[in-house]
Amino acid sequence: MVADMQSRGSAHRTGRPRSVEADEAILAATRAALVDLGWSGLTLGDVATRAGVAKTTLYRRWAGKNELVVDAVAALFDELELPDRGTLAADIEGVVLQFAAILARPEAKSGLLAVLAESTRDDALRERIRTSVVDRQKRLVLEGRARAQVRGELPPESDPSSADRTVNLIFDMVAGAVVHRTLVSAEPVDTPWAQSFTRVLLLGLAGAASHP
Amino acid sequence: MVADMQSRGSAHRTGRPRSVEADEAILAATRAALVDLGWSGLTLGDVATRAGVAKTTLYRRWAGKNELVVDAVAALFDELELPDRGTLAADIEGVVLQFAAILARPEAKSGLLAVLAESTRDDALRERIRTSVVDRQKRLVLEGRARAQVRGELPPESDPSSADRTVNLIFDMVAGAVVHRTLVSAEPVDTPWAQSFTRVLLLGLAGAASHP
Amino acid sequence: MVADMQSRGSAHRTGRPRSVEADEAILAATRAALVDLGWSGLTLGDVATRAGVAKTTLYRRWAGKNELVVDAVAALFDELELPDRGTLAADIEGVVLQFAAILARPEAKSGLLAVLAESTRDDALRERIRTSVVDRQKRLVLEGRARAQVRGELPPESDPSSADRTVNLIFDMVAGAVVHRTLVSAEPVDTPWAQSFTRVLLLGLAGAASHP
Amino acid sequence: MVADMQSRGSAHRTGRPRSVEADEAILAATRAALVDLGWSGLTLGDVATRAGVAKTTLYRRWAGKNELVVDAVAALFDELELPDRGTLAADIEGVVLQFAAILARPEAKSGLLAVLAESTRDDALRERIRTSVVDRQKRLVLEGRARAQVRGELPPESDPSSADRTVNLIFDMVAGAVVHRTLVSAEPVDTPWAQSFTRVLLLGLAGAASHP
DNA sequence: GCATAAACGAGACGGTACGTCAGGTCTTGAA
DNA sequence: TTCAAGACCTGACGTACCGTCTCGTTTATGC
Repeated sequence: MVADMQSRGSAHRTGRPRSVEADEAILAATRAALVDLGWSGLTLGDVATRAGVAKTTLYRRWAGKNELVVDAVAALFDELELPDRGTLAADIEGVVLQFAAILARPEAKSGLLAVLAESTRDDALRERIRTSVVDRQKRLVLEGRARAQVRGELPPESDPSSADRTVNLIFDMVAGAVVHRTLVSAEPVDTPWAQSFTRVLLLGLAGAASHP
Repeated sequence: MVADMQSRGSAHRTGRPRSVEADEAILAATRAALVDLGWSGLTLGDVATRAGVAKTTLYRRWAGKNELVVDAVAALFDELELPDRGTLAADIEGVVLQFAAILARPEAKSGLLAVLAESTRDDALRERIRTSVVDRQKRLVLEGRARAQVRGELPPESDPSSADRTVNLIFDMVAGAVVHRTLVSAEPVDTPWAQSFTRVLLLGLAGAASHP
Repeated sequence: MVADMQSRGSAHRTGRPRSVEADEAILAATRAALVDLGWSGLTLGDVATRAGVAKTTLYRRWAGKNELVVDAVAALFDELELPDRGTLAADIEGVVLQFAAILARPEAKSGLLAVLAESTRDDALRERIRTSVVDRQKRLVLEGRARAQVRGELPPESDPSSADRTVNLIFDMVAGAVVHRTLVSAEPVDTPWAQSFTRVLLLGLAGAASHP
Repeated sequence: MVADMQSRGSAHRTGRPRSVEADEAILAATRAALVDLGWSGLTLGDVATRAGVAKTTLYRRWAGKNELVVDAVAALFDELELPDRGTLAADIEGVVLQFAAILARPEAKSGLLAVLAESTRDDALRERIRTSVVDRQKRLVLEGRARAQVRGELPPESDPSSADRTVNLIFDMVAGAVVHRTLVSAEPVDTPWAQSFTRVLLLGLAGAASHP
C-alpha cells in the first residue's frame, strides 16, 4: 500500500535503509492534520513536523499531497469487513453502518472527496484510489453474495457477465447512497435508515431477478 | 445566485454601477479554467485574466475560490428538468441520464467534488451548495412523485413525515448511484444502466410500500 | 544605482507604485545582515524580515543576492571623495585613508570580495560592479591628476593613450595595495603606511616620467 | 597541507587505512568543479561524485567547502618560484607574470576571492590561507631581496624592523596590483604592463631609500 | 453640467506554502 | 577502521498564489 516510489520489487543492497517507523508516523500525522485542518489546510510541511520527520523524507516516499492522503485514508478502510449476522439483509445493514461510520470520521470526509476530485484529472491517482480504497469495498459485495448463495438466499449465478454488471450496480447503489447521505445530504446513517435502504434494495433486486 | 456580497436589499444611489457583463464573463472563465486546469490548477488570477477583468473585481463579488466555483458549477444544473415521458419509470430514466450528462462534463467533475470536500468543514459553503445545487435536484424528485400521483402510478401520501423520509431516501439513492458510478467507478451512465437502475429502484420502492 | 529591473527610463502609468521606502530599508537591512552574518550567512529571507518587507518585494527589485549586495555595498562608496589637502601627496594619502576606512568596515569586507568572486563567472555582475563601485573610485584618480596639473605638480599629458594606461596603472596600484593590505594581509592602513606607500608611488611615477 | 583532521600526531594502529589516491582525486575534482561551476556552483556532493568517492570520505578529511577549496587552490601556487633572470627588475617581472598566470586560471579566480571573502569572518580560515597561499608568495619577496643583495643591487638591510615593513609594503604593492588588475579590472597582465609596473616600483623604492 | 462616489485595470504589497537542493550527519554491509 | 551508498534533518532557495492595498481612470447618477 505504501512503498510506492522505489523499493518496490526488490531491495537495494547498499546505503542506509529507510526508516520503517517513519512511514506509519507520517500517515498518522496526515490523518491528524486532516482532522485538525481539513484537506485544504493540510500542508506537507506541517505533516512532516507532526511526524517528527523532515520534509524531504516525506517527498522521498510520496509524490505529493494527493498520494499521501490516499494512503492515509485508505488505512481507515482496513477495518472494514463483512460481518456474519445470519441473513443477507442483516449483513448488508451491518456493512452499511460500518462504511458510514468510517465516512463520518473527519479525516475521511475531508480527504476522500478531495482526492476523488483530483482523480478526475489524474489517471494514476484514480488507479491508486481504486486499488487501495474502492476495490476493497467492492470485495465485500462479492463476499456477501457468495455467503448468501451458500445460505440459499440467492441462486448461483448463471451468466457471469450479467452477474458482474449486477455486482457493479449493487456496489454503486450501496456505496453511492451511503456517500451521498453522509457527505452531500449531511445526514446521519443510522440503523433505521440502513434498514429502510436495505429493504428497498433487496426487494428491488429480488423483483428485478424474478421478472427479467 | 450571484450577487451575494453587497447588492442585497436594495440599490445604492450613486457611483459607477457594477458591470453586468463581468459576472457572466467571470463564471464562464471559471468553467473554462476548470476544464483546462481542474480545481487544483485553477487560480483566481488566471480566471480574472481569462475574463478580461481585474482580480479586485472578482473579489468584490465572491469571497473566494469555493464560492466562485459553486456559482459557476451551479449554472450547469439550470438545464436540469423533469421530462414528461409518460411513465414514472421513463421520467426517472430521463432525469438520471440528464443528471449523468451534466456530471460527466469536466467542469462539473473537477469542481463539484472539490467544493463538496471543502464544504465538510465550512457550513456556509455547504448551505450555499445545498441551495444552489442540491435542492434543485431534489425538487425533481418531488415533482416526479407529484406527477406520478396525478397519473395514478403512486398513491397520495398519508403520513407527511414518512413521505419526507422516503423522498430523502430516494434522492440519496438516485443521486448517490449516479454520482458514484460517474465519479468513483468512472463508468458511463448509459441507457441500459439507467434502465436497470430504475427497475431495481421502482420495484424496491413498490415492494417496500406494499409490505410495510 | 538601484532601480534596475523595470522602472528605469520611464514610469509606467498604471498599478500601484513601488514603495520608495522599501528600497532603502532593504539596502540598510542588507548592510546590517552583512555585519552580523557575513556574506555566506546572509539570506534573502532574513534581509526581508529585517527590512520589514516580504521576500517577493525583494525579488521584484533585485535578481538575487549578488545584485543586492553590490547595491548595498556601493552605497558605502558614496562618501568617497577627493579631499583638497594642498599637495598631490597629501591628496593621495587622504584618499588612501578614506578608501581603507570604507574597506575596513565589516559590511564592505564581507560583501565586496564575495561579489567580486562571483563576478569572475558573471559578466553582467562584473559590469554592475564596475559601474557602481570601481569607476567611482577610478574617477578620483582622474580628478587628482587634473588637480595636480592645475597646481603645476604634473605636466599636462601629451599622448592620451599613454596617459590612459598610466591612469589604469596608478589605479590598480593604489586600489590593489590598499585592498591587499586590508583584506589579505589583514593589517591596518594607517597614516604611516599611507605616507610610505604614497612616497614610493609618487617617486616611482616621477622617475618613470623622467627617464622614458 | 592536507591531512589535517585526524592523522595528526602519529599513525593509527588498526582498521582499514585511508586511501591515498583519494586525497589527490578529491583536490583534482575540486579544481575541475571550480572550472566548470565556479565557487557558488560547487557542491561537495558533486566533488565527491567526480572523485569517485563517498561524501563521508570527503568530510573525514576536510571540515567543509572552504578548507577544501583552500587546499585545492593552494596546490596551484606550488609551481610559483623565483626565476633567476640576472637582474632584480627582470626577476620581479618574471614573478609578476607567473603570479598573474596562476591568478588568471579559472579555478584560481573563482576560488581564491571567495575563500578570502569567507576568511574575513573566520580566523582559522585566514590562518590557513596565510600558511598555504600568502606566505608562499611573500617568501619570493624575501628571496628576491636576498638575491639582489648578493648581486649588489641592494644594500644589506640595517634596521630589521624597518626592513620588515618594507618587505610587507612591497608585497602588498606587488600582489595587490596584480590581483587588482587581474580580478577587478579584468585586464591582462602582459609583459608591457609588468615592465611598466616594475619600473615604477623599483624607481619608487630606490627614491624612497635615497631620501629617507 | 458638473461634482460625487463607486467600480474599474493594473500591479505592488505582506504572507504562506510549495517542491528542490545542499550541507553535514548517520547507519548500513562490504572490504 | 575505512569505504560507497544512500537515508536522514536542517534550513535556504526562488516561485506561485493568496487576498489586500493603492494608484489613476472611467462611468453613472444627483444636485
